[in-house]
Amino acid sequence: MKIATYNVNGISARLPVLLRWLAEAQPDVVCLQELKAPQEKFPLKEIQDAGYHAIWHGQKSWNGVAILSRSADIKEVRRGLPGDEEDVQSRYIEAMVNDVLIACLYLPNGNPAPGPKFDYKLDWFRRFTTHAQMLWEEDIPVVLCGDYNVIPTALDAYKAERWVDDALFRPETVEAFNKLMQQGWTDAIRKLYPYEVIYTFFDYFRDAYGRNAGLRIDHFLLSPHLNKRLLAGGVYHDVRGWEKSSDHAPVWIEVKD
DNA sequence: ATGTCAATGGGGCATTGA
Repeated sequence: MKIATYNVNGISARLPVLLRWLAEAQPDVVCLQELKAPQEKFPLKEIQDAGYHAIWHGQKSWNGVAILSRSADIKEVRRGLPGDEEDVQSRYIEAMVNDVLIACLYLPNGNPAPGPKFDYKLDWFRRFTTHAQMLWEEDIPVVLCGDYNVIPTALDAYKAERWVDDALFRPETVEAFNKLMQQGWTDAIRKLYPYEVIYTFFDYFRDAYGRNAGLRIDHFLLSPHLNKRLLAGGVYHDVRGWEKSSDHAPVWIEVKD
């Protein structure tokens, strides 16, 4: 089973690129973030014509997440991150696809930091970590994937020293990520490529893609049952260079069926 | 502060978020 994650930065603006990439990559499961579309504006017909079932949680203007599946055996488990009834942002959706629990997340960016947005990021991260612990204890195949808005280590950013005051690489953010990892999850891409510079995001500014000035902020965290099935993975780097592309590139893993 | 996208309201372009 090939599982991918892709921050599309607006599914309406990105639809041609998304459909082209789906046809080329043929992933079995896709987690999408930043739909930037209300629930009723999700392009379900086009996604179905491409061969996918879909569940999604939209929101006007911002955020929005979806899970696509070639298999009809997709069952939504929850939408919305538990732990705060007041939180109205669409950043989390979870489904069982065949025997795998797929968690699709769009962790808050948090800039500018410090400030209320950074506080929200850290609080969201705390709630997510609590939920992840619950999933860990279920002792089943789980993948937590999406746009974490976290640079885990200095290897994961072009000129990391420039990012130390940014919400994506501040000590509080890295510490929150490490705390999550201490539950035992495996960072699939880092496991496959322990020392390589791998980026999943390139800013639209100043030709960041052309200069390879990127960040690795889209991640796959695997539970032990799924980790032992991990076969391969990587980044669809070229997609970031397509006309009208997102500022993120799709990332994928292959796990044994 | 800058740079570039996408969505919004309102019908051009400023504002917001990333």
